[in-house]
Amino acid sequence: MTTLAGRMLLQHSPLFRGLPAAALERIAAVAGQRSYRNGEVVFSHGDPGDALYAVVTGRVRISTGAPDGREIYLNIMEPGDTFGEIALLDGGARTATATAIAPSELVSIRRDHFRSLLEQEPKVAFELLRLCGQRLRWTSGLLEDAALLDAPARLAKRLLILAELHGKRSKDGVTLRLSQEELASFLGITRQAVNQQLQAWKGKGWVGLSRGVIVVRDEPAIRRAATQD
Amino acid sequence: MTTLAGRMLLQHSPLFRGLPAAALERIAAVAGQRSYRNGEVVFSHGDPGDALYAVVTGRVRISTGAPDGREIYLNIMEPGDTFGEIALLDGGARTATATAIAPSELVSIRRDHFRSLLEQEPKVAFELLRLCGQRLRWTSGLLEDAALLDAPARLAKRLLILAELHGKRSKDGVTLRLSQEELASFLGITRQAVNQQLQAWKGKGWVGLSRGVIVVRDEPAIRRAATQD
DNA sequence: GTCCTTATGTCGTGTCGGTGACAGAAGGCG
DNA sequence: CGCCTTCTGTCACCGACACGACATAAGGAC
Repeated sequence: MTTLAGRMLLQHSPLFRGLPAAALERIAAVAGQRSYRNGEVVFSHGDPGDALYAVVTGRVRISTGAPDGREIYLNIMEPGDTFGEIALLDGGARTATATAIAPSELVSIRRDHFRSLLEQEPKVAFELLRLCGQRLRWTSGLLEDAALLDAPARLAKRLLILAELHGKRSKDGVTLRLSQEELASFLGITRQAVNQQLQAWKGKGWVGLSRGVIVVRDEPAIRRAATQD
Repeated sequence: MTTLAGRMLLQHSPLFRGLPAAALERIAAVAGQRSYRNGEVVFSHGDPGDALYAVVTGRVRISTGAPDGREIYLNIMEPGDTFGEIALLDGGARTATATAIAPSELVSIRRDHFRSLLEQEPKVAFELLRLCGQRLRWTSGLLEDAALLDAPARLAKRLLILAELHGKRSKDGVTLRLSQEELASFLGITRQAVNQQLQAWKGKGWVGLSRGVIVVRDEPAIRRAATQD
């Protein structure tokens, strides 16, 4: 059962937008909703994947763990985003770990329910295919970057993307609440390497730094740095 | 229009398997088929993507180019495999380049035709979703490896996968026709680094090397090398 | 057979980024 | 307020891998 807020959110999320009211009602009836504490794990790499999630409030980090404890961050999901589709599509194990990084409300739809929804509403299937296409596009892009770009370029690129998605725009730049440690985890490099590069850019006035905050001041300059030096 | 061989292949490919004869007939009627010379480019990174391809005979390399000419190889497609789905799903530009690396026969289905097929045969949509799930799973795995594993481990892992998919099994190992240069392009590292590692393994009797051929002799040993040394 | 192309095997040399260590600064919390 | 944790900023060291160069070997074309 979902709250009103959850229901409102579902009908505005890309996957379910434009569905007839009756279908939305059916979804809301079978969907579950619960709160997660800050730091609580929604699911882990390797778990059997039997549900799709949508963020109502809060933030969820998608990461993929390493056996030795190292971890790389793949994405941060915000209200309106859905995650956990892969395991839903082929019924396999989770490829990533989802962790609430703020007190969060999540709506979940079980695999079998989603399956029957797909059969009744082909529109949802098309939308899901489009979404898969985008996600594949995203991961291929990351793969390409990882293989071809050096660390500074990857850092610049990722910084712009994160600023775009999660930053707060103001008169002199985009402010991003993110520790350098986290930024390093996104790139699979060390915090020190991130700091070194950010310091260089700070010296040129391209970025501003303070505890837990990165401000992109000269976006065009960073963009140039992103397309190889 | 497709040849008989093309039609036979379509009905055995994962995407179209199990469809009623009438549907297959409709597909065959709108599908195109043509030959590609060795080295001929099927489509390039950045092209508008308006068709899905299936390999009837030959081999097609999927790669993603770099502006400066460097190139990384993503996959090699063989008869029965389909490729070019991403651009089909969301109508965007090609994320990769497809090149025939042997004289090849390819069947292609245009986006609009495929779209109407999806509407008439929801089964195909489900199958496509499953396939997307697998492909996402594959790329996330590669991303994880790229960020967490060192070059020898990645080399071992990739070698096993390529041997599995394209190798020829015999009494004393799996024979893989692949130059070290190509192998390096799969991993995004240099030929020299590949050679150095292969030489080390050759010294231990784990692999055999000759011009254009790599023989995996001790699969368990390579498998151990793949899961970090 | 000879020539030519392509692939392999091996070196230095250089550099990017990882590792470990440590000091200072900024908040959080009692 | 003082204490403790977390984050930032820097440094020295080192190893892995890129780069460029070159010798050798294996086929293919003729």
